[in-house]
Amino acid sequence: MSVTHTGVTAGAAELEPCGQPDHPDCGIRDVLDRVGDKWSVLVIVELAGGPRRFRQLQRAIDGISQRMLTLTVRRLERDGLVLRTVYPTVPAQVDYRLTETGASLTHLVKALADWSLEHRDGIARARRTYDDQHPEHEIR
Amino acid sequence: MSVTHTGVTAGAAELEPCGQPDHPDCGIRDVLDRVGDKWSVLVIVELAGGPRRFRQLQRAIDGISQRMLTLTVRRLERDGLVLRTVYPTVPAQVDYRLTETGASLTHLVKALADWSLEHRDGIARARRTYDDQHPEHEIR
DNA sequence: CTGGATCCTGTGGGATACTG
DNA sequence: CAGTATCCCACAGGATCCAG
Repeated sequence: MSVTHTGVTAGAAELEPCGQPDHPDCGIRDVLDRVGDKWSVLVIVELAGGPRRFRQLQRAIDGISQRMLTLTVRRLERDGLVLRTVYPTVPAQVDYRLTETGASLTHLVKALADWSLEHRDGIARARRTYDDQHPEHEIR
Repeated sequence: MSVTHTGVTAGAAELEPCGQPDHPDCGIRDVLDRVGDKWSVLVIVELAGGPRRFRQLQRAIDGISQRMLTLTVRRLERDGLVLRTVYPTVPAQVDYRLTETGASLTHLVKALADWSLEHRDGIARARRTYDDQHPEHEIR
């Protein structure tokens, strides 16, 4: 296991007081709602490589519609994770780059990616095993 | 910034080759599709505190429907992140606990939670600022 | 208590066409 | 190029009822 528990402020969130009625969100939700949708993460990943223009992003991120790219970068901008710069040229030119806050998220995304690479085979195997043992109904 | 880039295997995923057609998924997707939905994470967080029964989980995780709890915990089981144990009592009793793989994910979730706590105020401020400067249309 | 089966709605998100 | 505006639908997910 390569993802060890270092480098994270000790005990800032003890993971305990989440989900309760009196503690509706312990802050994870905010991030997760953003990290949750696939596009945001992929945009962040792409921007981790440096500033990108709109089309660059769209071409780099396979499968994203221009509508979703727009929405995604707008939300990231709104959250202060991405900086949007418009150059008043003709035709218009816009570039996006991570803010410092946004850049700090790439570390986590990277950790996620690492974890994923490490465990994807195991997960795939677990799924096959499970599906073999539960042939009847599709868990999905 | 407390989330530093230590403790993660160096360069396992360089974050570069993602999203391209020829590289449809670099493994992040698998995890993200699981981590992505709020319920999975909250279940993992709750189980990080030790084994829980079905009702315990449902009560601990405010707002989850029993249908979604079932689905969520089934998927986590299928992925080998959660172990489901049925005790043939009457009435039935089932407990869920994290597997080792699942437990290793809690570190990441914790890092996410820490990051979130650290930046939630900044993000909230950024949103207000953005919304003030863009009064017309709702980004959402 | 632990779910399975149904029904039903909201909305995330794709496709397409138009503008500056 | 960098978007905005519509139309539209598949599906996530809530509510409910039933069963072992």
